[in-house]
Amino acid sequence: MRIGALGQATRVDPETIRYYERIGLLPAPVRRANGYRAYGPAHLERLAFIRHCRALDMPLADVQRLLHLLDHPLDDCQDVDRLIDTHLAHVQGKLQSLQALAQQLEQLRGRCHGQHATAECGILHELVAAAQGESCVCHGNSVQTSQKGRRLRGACPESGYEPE
Amino acid sequence: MRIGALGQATRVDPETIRYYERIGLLPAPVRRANGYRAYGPAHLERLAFIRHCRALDMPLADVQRLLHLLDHPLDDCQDVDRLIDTHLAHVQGKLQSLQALAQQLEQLRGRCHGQHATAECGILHELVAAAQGESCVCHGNSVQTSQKGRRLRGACPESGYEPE
DNA sequence: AAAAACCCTGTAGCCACTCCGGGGTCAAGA
DNA sequence: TCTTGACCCCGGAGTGGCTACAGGGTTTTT
Repeated sequence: MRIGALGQATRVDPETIRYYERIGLLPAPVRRANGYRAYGPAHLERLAFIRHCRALDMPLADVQRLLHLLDHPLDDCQDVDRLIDTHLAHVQGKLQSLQALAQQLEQLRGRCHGQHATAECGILHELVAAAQGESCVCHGNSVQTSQKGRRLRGACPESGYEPE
Repeated sequence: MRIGALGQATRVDPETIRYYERIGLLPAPVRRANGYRAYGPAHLERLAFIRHCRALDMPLADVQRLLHLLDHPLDDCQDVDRLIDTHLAHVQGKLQSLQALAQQLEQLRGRCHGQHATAECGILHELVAAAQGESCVCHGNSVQTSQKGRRLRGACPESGYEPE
């Protein structure tokens, strides 16, 4: 099968398939007389495996290692366990921070409803205040600037960007 | 203040500060006689704002837009609302898929405990089976390969990568 | 026969940094 | 005075995982 057919079967863009070949993830197939790549079922399976791992958000380096382990069935399986463990920990960490983030954003969103000028926008006010280190949940180790004001400078020329 | 002091105050790498200047996010400060950048409090505030937005995982393009709105306090605040809404939806979507992902990985992790050869590893078996489209939760629209076998080819030379 | 769809290679772009090389500047210590 | 080390400058390249060209050739369909 040609690259387009393989792409359709696995729902992978041919550009991506060539990319996988370039970085050594998918073995280079034989070529036909016209230079076209000719794939067999083994490529199809390997590519499907890669995409499944990617659907699990594994970095390609990890996929590479798993493929290597698949190719060497006598190796110790502990490597697989460790890899999955590490990846899982990574995902769980990301999940937690994303949950906190969503909460933050929802809170922020609640600050503004109506239509008015940005000068009165609760969201912008909150963002500026939080950046200036006042009582921000997500920003525990906060930055203390020299100003107590609630507005960023820059809007009026005389309060601009002069050195200290 | 010089770039190092600004970096310490905001916990931002000087390289990142220069990068923000290069892409037009932070105004270029005046220079001292020796060419060093000289920052004022306005830069400090603006940079803190940027970092707070980044801590909320906003793309720099969004931060740019918020800064623009801050600089134009009479603009309509609906733009801010829309921006936050869009970002929140994005984060919530990512959160959901990450939750599904963590569940998948936990399930996967449960497949293998002991130490044995990778040929018998439940995780690898599951990954290969799932890639081949058999009863995988995360992979609804699955790929059907031509083979029923549970192992990827490639380990033995005679079952390798021939074209179809 | 012409048009559309496919294939090839190589290169550049995306995001948000991060690192590197090769240099200049400046203050403190030996 | 010399040296060390910390800081600063700039431009360019690298990261991951693609995606999008540009500029050609081939195959299939109309």
